[in-house]
Amino acid sequence: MRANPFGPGPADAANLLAPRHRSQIASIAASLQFPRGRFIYREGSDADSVFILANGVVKSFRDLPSGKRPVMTFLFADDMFGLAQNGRYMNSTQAITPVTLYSIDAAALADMLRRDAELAVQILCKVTHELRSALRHAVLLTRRDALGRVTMFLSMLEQYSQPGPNSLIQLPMSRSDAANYLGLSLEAVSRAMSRLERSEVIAFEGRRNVRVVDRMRFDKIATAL
Amino acid sequence: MRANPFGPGPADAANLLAPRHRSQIASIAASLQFPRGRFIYREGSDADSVFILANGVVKSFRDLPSGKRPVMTFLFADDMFGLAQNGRYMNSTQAITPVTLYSIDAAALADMLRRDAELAVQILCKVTHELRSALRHAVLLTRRDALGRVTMFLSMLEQYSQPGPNSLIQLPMSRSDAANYLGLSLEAVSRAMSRLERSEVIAFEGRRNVRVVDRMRFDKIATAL
DNA sequence: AGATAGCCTTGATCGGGATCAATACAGCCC
DNA sequence: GGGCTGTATTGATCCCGATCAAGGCTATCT
Repeated sequence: MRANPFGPGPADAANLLAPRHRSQIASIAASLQFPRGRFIYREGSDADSVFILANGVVKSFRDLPSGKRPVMTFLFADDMFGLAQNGRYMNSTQAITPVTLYSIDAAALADMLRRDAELAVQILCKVTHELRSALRHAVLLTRRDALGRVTMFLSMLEQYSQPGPNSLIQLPMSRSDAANYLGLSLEAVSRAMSRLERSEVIAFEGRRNVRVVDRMRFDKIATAL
Repeated sequence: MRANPFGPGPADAANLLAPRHRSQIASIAASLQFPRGRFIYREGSDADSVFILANGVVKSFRDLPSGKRPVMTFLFADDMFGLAQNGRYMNSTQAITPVTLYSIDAAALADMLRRDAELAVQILCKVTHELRSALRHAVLLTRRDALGRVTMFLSMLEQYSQPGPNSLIQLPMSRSDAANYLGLSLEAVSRAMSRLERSEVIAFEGRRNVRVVDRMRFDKIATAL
């Protein structure tokens, strides 16, 4: 194993469990299905489970008194979630596509971790992975221009699509969810995407699929910070 | 121990090591002193150490091509830092007051974690603590108004001051650092603070110390989101 | 197919923060 | 104390994104 705390890093490998740990966790996990739109848990409720996403996409968000719903993160296959504070979930999570996930009893997991250091280190890597993702999000939010934020966002989503030079980028979430993640109004998101399309940097294939047409300019905008 | 992954939550207790673990880590750690302004490590360099801050304040930030320096987080006593990706540090860290910290060899720590599950769980709690802090930061950044962001920031800093109803809030960082953390220009930060002072919500005692004068309105602004 | 509801796009206006610029203040060294 | 440097405040202008307000598109259900 690598010497480095905590875990590798390339967005993917960091996040996988060894087969042994996978089956170990499976022994205390239940596999569940959720339809699109269904809540997985709500902010403030008892945090008695931790989840690992098998497939589909989940959004994690907070409900503010003002009615705003900032999206903290989007979760993809193999992501772990269910972060608690004082035994309560810190945010709500909702399926934005049909999802399959493993529900793991929190107490049982805690026991298991205390007995199996290797497993604890694996989970440590997963949490570190989430932390990196949160930091990237913070960097994205320092950008002031809608165009830049949206392009960075697309670039991030591209990593979750099939690899390939100009493969299809899928946008599983609504414009409104994207806006709440990006700290923009949904109109601003829509406009930014329109501009990217009109200037022939990207091309839409339906509203939820994008292809990068001009990789040069795309990267330039995405990394111009 | 509590059943809940990963660790308690009240911003403080979550973050402390048991005495046994403390001395265990001390056995592979070196205590170092840094003067104000000194870099602890730089983004991109080999990540061969992990750090725990004994006292003082550290900022963690990225250096962007544009010259911007978004501050990812401020680190206080007992915080752990030195997050790596592919064996390189993801960001730079710099002392903003004189600091004492423990430098822990990454490889040795990794070994130790793999042999001691209890310790691994403790470290897991620490990383989870960092994750919560990053999420709070993201929530803060969704606010659009400078006044609200600055007030939330002050409220957050208050938790690191001596407890007490209206104790002194210390601002160890420059306006510019605060601005880079808040995603605002330093002028906007300055103006927001001036407004808070003029409207008698807070009172300055020097430029780096604030006292909350009108708790009601202060909390109202801080949580009005 | 037609109807309906939800999502998305486009347009017009307004305001708050970025930016440029100048001045004030604090800490520090001699 | 007197200069000097970096930091902080205050002022004026401009621009971009939020907001308000209509339409347009798509998907789903009957």
